[in-house]
Amino acid sequence: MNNTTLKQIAQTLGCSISTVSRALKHHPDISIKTREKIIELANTLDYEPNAFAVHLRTRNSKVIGLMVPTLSNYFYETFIASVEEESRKNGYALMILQSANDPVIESDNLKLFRQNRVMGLFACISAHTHHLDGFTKMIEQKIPVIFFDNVPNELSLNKVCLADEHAAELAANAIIQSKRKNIVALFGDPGLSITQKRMGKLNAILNQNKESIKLTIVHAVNSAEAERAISKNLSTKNKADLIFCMSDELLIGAMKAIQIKQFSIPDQIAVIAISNGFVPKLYYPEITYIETSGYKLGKLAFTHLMACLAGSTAIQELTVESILVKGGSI
Amino acid sequence: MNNTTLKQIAQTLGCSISTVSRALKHHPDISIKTREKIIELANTLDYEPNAFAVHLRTRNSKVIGLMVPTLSNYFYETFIASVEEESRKNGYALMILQSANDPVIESDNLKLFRQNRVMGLFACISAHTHHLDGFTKMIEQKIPVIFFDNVPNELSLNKVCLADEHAAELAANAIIQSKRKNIVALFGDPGLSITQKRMGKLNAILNQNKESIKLTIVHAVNSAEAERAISKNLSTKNKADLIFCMSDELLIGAMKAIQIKQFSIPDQIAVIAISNGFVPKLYYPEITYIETSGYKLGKLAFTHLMACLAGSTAIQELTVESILVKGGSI
DNA sequence: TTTAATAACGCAATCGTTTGCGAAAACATT
DNA sequence: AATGTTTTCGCAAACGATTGCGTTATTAAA
Repeated sequence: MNNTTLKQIAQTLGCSISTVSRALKHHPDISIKTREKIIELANTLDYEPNAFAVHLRTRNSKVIGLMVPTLSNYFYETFIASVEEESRKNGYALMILQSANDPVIESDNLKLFRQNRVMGLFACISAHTHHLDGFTKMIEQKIPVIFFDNVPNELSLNKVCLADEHAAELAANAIIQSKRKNIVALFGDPGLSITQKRMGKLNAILNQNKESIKLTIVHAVNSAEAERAISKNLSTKNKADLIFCMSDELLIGAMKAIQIKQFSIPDQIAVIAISNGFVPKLYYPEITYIETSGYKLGKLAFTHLMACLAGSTAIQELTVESILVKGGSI
Repeated sequence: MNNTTLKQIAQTLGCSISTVSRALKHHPDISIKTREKIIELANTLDYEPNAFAVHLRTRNSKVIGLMVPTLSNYFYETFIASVEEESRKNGYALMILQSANDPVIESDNLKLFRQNRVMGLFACISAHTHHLDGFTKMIEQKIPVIFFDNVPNELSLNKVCLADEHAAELAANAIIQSKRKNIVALFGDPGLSITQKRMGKLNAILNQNKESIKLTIVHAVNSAEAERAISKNLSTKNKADLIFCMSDELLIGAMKAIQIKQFSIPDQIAVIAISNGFVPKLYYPEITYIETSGYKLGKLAFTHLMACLAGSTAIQELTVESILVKGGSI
C-alpha cells in the first residue's frame, strides 16, 4: 500500500511529527511558513491520514452502523440512501449489515458493530426479535441506538417511525369517503409493531363508523400469500369492493390477483395502500396511497442520532407525518 | 464506551498483555490452564478486540468499499445484498457510498475509501466518469478495484459484467421468433458501457436478419422519458408492435404508456425487456425478460475480489450469463 | 549431577496519530 | 541589561493490539 505517513513527511522536512500533525490541521502554534511547506509536501505525496490510527487515538470512530432485515427492499433502500447522504456530508462512514430476519445473525452483526466501534446504530429489528440484550448492551456502553420502522415495544428507547396510526387514519378516512362497504384489509406479520399499530387504528376507526362497513382482516407475510388471499376472496360471491394493503409487498400480490381476474379499478374494485410510493405509480390507474417516506425517515433518524452523539440523553419517539397521495384507484 | 482491553484482563489476572493476546487466539505457547482462565474472564467481561488497533497493527483493515451511483435501485440492491452476505461470512465489513452520478462526489468518495484503508473496492462508475485517475491511483497502491455493471472501456481493468451482448442476443432471437416487424427499442444513456454493448448487439442481429424488421432506437434516461417516447409512438398510425426495453426503469415508463393507451399485451403489442426480474413480475401478463441477476453478479464480483486479495494479478473481465424468463408478453 | 531441550511466559518495539507540557528562540517591556 | 511574553516547535506518552525474541522454570537426556 505504501501510504505516506506523518513520520515520512517529518523526516524529509527535518521537523517533528507533532509539528507536521499540527500544521496539517492549521494549529496556531505552527508558523505560516513551515505550515505551507508541510502542506505542500503532504499534497504532492498524497498524504491521507490513516483512519485507524486516528480513531484509535481519538476514540472517535466516525463510523455509524445500520442494520436492516434485508437490503432488497425499496423502503429500506430509500432510508439507507438518505442516511448515507447525511453521513457522508458529516464525515461519517456507514457500515451496513443485513439480518435476514434471523435473530442469530442479528446478534452476530451486533458483535461486528461493537468490534468496529461504531459510534451509533440505526436498527430495524427482525420480525422475530424478542430479546434485546445485544441492543441494550450497546446502549449501556453509551452507543446510541436509533430504532426505525419496525421497532421494539419497550419504552425508553430511541425510535423513529412512520406515523403508523396517522397513516392508518388517513387510509380509514379515505375508505369511508369512498362509500365502499365490503373492505378487505391486508396486513403483514402480526408480530411486527407496524402491523399492530396500523391495524389497531384502521380497525378502530372503521368499526366506530356509524354506517355499516364490513371489514375483513387478512394477514399475509409476502406477495404470494397476499395474491392467494385476494384471489380467493374475489372468487366468492360476496367479494370485496375495496382492498387496503398495509405495504408495498402486499399491494403487489393484491394487484396481481386483481389483474388476473381482470377486474377494473376503481369501478369494480377500489385499492388503497400504505406505501413508499414506487409501486403504486407502476400501475394505471395509479394506486392511491398513504406515503411513508423512507427518505424523510432517514433524515429524521440521522438528525436524532446526531443529537444523541452531541450529548442529548432525552429518549424520544419521533415520527414523520404521512400524506395521502391520490391516484385513480379509489 | 468503557470497553475492556487486553491490558485490563492482564492486570486483573496478573499476567502480561502478550499472554492474554496469545491465549485468546489459542497460541500453543500458552498453557491450557492459563488459557482457560483468560478466556473465561474475557467472556464475562465481554471483551471485543478493538478493530482499529488490530487493523493498525496488522495493516489489514478487513473493510471493503462499494460505490454505486444510487442506492435506490433494485439492481444495485440485489448486488449489494449479495456482496454484503459474502462479506459478512468472510469477516469483512462493507463501506457503502453513493456517487449520485456525480464525478466530484465520486472522487471524494475515493478519498474516503483511501482514508479508511479499504482493502478492495467494488465500483460502478457514474455515467459521466471520464477520467479514472482516482481509481488508477488506488490500483497502483495495490488496492484491487473490481468494476461492475457500468464499467470503463479501458483495458486491463478488473471487471465483472452482465453478459450484455449475450442478453441482447437472447432478446433479439426472441424478437425474431415473435414475427413482429415493427420494433421500438428503448436504450439508456448512450454514454453507458451497458447501453453501447446491448445496443450494438441487438442492432447487429436484427439488421442482419433476412426478413425485414423495422427497428427504431430511442434513448431515454429515465422512466418519464421512456413513457413519453412510447406514448408518442403509440399515437402514430405506424405504431410499434413490439417494444424492447434495456432496463427496468425504461420498462416502467413503457408499461405506463401502454396501460394508459389501454393496449392489450401481447395481442396488440408485445413487450420484452432486460431486467433484474422484479418489475416484470408486477404486471399481468408478466413481462418476458432476459434476466440479469445482480445477485449472481455480486457473488462473482466477490469471488473475483477475494482472488485478487489472495495475490492473483491476472486482470480479468468476467461475465454472468443471462437467461430468458418467459412471461406472457410476447 | 550436569547439560540440553522444551514449555510457558514477559519485554518491548511497533502500527500512525494526537496532545499536554516543557523548552528554546524571538520579541517586547521596563 | 534584565526580565517578562509570545511564538514556534519537539518530547514523549498515550490509544489497543501483535509479535520477535529473550528469559525463566520445568523436564528429559546423558
